Amino acid sequence: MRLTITPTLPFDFDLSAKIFSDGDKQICKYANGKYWRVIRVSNKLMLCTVKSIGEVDKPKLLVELKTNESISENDKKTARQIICSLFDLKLDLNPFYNSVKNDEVMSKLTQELRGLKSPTTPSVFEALIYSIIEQQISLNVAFSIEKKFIKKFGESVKIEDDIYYAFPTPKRLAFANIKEFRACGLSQKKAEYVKEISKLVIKKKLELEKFKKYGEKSKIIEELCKIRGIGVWTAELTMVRGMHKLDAVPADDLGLRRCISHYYCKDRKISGEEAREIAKKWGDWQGLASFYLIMAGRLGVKV
DNA sequence: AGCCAGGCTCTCG
DNA sequence: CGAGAGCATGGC
Repeated sequence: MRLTITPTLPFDFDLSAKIFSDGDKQICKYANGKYWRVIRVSNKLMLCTVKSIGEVDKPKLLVELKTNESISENDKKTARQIICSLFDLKLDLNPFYNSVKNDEVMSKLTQELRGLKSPTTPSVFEALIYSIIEQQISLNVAFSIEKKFIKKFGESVKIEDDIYYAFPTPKRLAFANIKEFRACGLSQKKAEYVKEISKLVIKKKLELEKFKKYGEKSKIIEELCKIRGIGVWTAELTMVRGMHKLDAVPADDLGLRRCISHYYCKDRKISGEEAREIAKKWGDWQGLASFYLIMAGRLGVKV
């Protein structure tokens, strides 16, 4: 099953998918111009492969869906929406580019990284669980734990002799044993947080998708921070990663602070508060601007 | 070897 | 209350 999608221009698929370059091939990866992962469409697992058949100012994507089940017209429509959301394809970057014109650094970065959109997880839940796992520990450690975690709890699907894993459902995690989490390398505390949050989700005491519709970001942070295991850092990261909140800034984030410091403060170590102060000038685009900084840092873009 | 790493909670004083 | 210990594991 194939479909094509025409994103809002400009859009650079290669640049936007690059963040998945060092992903696991059984979970989510970008290599040789192809991005793939399992998505869940009305409870059917599908391997979804995306590649570009256009260019930055005339973007077009070719999507392939492979599944062992039948695909209805409605499934096709849902899959299209999920993929649009995954790469924020309908976002128009021009208002962002216009608004940072007076910021010499950011203006340079938007030229260098023209067409970069910030990828999003298919569900807020997924973004939240990732963020909890990543608390405090180095990214290398976090990735290794996440890999074990997904392969242990995620449902698998066999497509053409290869096995792929979907992100675990709240249900599976809510009924998991703390010991199972520990076996993946989660700390006792994080295991409890993940289990408790998953329980809240299946009991509908926590409706994460609803936060997407909230306009006020401070309200979202406040609500999320009431839950054990979630602090401001985790809430903000979840917002940019899982809710398309392009104005939220995980300013306390060590990696982001390093990037801000590199591009704006000559590598002098800065606090979360200082980072927040600098981020203010990106207005409603703080989250996207932060993503540009992170990617610029990774790609070694010079200003 | 030992210390730190994209935080957060819990426990002391 | 505010400060400080403790946590998981991989890398330096």
